[in-house]
Amino acid sequence: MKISQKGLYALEALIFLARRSGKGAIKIREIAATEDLPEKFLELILLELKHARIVESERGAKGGYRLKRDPSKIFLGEIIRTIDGPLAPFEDAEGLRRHVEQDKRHSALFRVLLSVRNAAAGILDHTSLADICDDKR
Amino acid sequence: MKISQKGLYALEALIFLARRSGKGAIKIREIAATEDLPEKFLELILLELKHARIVESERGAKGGYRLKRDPSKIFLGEIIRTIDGPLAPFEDAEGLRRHVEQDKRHSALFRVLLSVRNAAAGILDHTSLADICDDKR
DNA sequence: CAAAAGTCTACTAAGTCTATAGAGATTATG
DNA sequence: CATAATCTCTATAGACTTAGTAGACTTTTG
Repeated sequence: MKISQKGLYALEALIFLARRSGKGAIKIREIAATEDLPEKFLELILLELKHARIVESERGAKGGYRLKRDPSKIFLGEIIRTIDGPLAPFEDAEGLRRHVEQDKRHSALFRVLLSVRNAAAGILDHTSLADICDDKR
Repeated sequence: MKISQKGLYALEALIFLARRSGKGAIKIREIAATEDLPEKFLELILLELKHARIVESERGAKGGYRLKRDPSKIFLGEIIRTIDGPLAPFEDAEGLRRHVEQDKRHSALFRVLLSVRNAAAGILDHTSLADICDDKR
């Protein structure tokens, strides 16, 4: 499980949208300028997030992006999986489970890796955008 | 935190050495053949592990590798850090702490990433080769 | 000395990451 | 309807990383 620069951009952009949630669609350009993200790169990211049904958009003049759901219903795990793939430190949860069952010699190793994955997923799948966008910790 | 193929090879080779620990030096060729790892690649890996003082070697005919410490004193976190770098999902623990302190807008995000890192490190730095080499769970 | 084994540097092919470019589709507005 | 603004989508490129190979060199054994 590795969060790329692209994944961080996605998180930052979504936090921005979460803080403005309920205030209509926001232009890519405005997100990019405010959060200081590369605009064309951010386009790709938002498009992926749209295909994953995390955000929605309006086209044309006056267009822009907004969250598709309430910030309390969008979890970090979902975002990171969309941009960077599985949360497991090696392969994915299914792959790890298969190794635990089939690889006699390394079963215990893959059990540990699976427990690391579960610990990460346990945190990231229970932390929502709402949890991290009001910064009064 | 991502475990590469190289990192997995390292773990497999060390588990092999842990199971033979106390039985003298083992040749790279034997490790590679038994664990089915690419031999020349394994050479590089063992060399790195040697520089990290996880294994030690004897040169010349009758040479080979062995663990430098008891398997119960070698932790997975140390191995993974040696081959694949920090356990954090983004940057490293220091970088995350710095962001928590300095990046006002994303402080809460980096706190979460730090807690993921701590969860992973908590498991990997407390699981030793001894814990996973006797496969009776 | 010859054989066997670790040491070390260099190299390469393929893939991934971080963008950028530009044409196309859609919408608001005058 | 014309234009500008904005999202949509495909293609591409440069830098970097990953996985692995090659080969010369050093050390030890017999």
